Amino acid sequence: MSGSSIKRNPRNLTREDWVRVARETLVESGIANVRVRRMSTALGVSTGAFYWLFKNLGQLHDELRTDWAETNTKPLLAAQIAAAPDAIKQYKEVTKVFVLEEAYDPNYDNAIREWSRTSAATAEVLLEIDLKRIAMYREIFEAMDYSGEAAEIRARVCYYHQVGYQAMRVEESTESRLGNMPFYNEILTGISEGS
Amino acid sequence: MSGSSIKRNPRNLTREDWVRVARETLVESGIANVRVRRMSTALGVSTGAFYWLFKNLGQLHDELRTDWAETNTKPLLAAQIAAAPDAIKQYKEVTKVFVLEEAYDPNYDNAIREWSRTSAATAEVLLEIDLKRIAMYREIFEAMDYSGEAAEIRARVCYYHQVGYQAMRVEESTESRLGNMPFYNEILTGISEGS
DNA sequence: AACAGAGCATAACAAGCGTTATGTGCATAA
DNA sequence: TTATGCACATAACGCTTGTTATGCTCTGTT
Repeated sequence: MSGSSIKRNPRNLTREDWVRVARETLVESGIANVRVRRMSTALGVSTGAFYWLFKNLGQLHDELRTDWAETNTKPLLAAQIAAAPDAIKQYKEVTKVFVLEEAYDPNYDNAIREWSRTSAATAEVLLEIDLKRIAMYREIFEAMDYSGEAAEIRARVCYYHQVGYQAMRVEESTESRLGNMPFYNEILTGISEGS
Repeated sequence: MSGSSIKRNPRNLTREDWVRVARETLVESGIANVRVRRMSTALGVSTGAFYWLFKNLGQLHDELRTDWAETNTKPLLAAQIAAAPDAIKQYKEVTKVFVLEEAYDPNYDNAIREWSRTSAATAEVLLEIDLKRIAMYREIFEAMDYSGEAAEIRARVCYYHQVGYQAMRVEESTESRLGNMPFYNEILTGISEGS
């Protein structure tokens, strides 16, 4: 009969719930705004709930980095493998993953890259992933019969170009990007569409 | 005879002194770490000294944005004009300004781009400068006899590539970059060195 | 029915933030 | 010599931060 009111239904939040909210905030506002109280409010609980699952904020940061490393590169590598052994098709499919922004989130990348400036641990994870993606492009260009050195250069130009594009947050429709793809492809691959 | 000690030599700090320190902190640690107390300590004064010159922190932010807009694009446009009317030379000289990192500071750009995510005023200034630089590249490619549309695409590829490169903070010597320039140039301009 | 523990809520801590009000040393002008 | 004002210093305000200690409620087990 106390009936006074405070809702006491335990939410049974998981670590993944917190990582999800942390990721959303990271992508929207940067790591400086990934705060215990803000996430607690977003989840409708108190800060005590956070410390029930995490030792401290740094532990959540660790899991956030791991989440990015595990989720935001997989779709690229998957496209590469799925389109093998046709190198040109590989290039196009990987680019599509970048452009469509469905399985891959460019702003997740941007936020991690920004975070890496003030976090050595993040910088380490980012470097590893960057090298992995460049290696992916290099394999593709080598399969196009570019020599090792030429393939490496083209791989870097491609990846730098992609990183720059998404860092700039260009406002452009998916249709426009897909329509322009052949022109960009011709420059970046050195192979014209018609051939 | 009091001789007790507190140094009371007025430093006569200028607004430029504060902007300089703010810039250094911005480039190294991001806008979130551009703080009144930290800058005061760095300059060896108290927070009161800051508010003697600035109405508030936002006013320093304004002058910081203006400083970037005025200083970090000028050397690029200057190189374009100085090398006219030889378009290929223009391209090379502008690229050199990007590569040598003397008059132009890529990390100043990076910090502004990062800041623009949480500051509409900064995003506005950044967009204007980005468009100005892309227009610069477009002029150069049009002078290479590329059609309007082709010049626009190449301008964007070039600029996105540069933004991506500097966003990644690649560890590479200036010699190495200059040595690789011909290979990058061939891809980005579509014109081979030997010709 | 009684108890234990999971899953939180509450409240407080020190530290750091931007900002303001007020005090003070020093050079200059009268 | 006295007085004015520039260029700060000092100290405090209210606020937010990560973190901890403690209290509470509900669920499941015995």
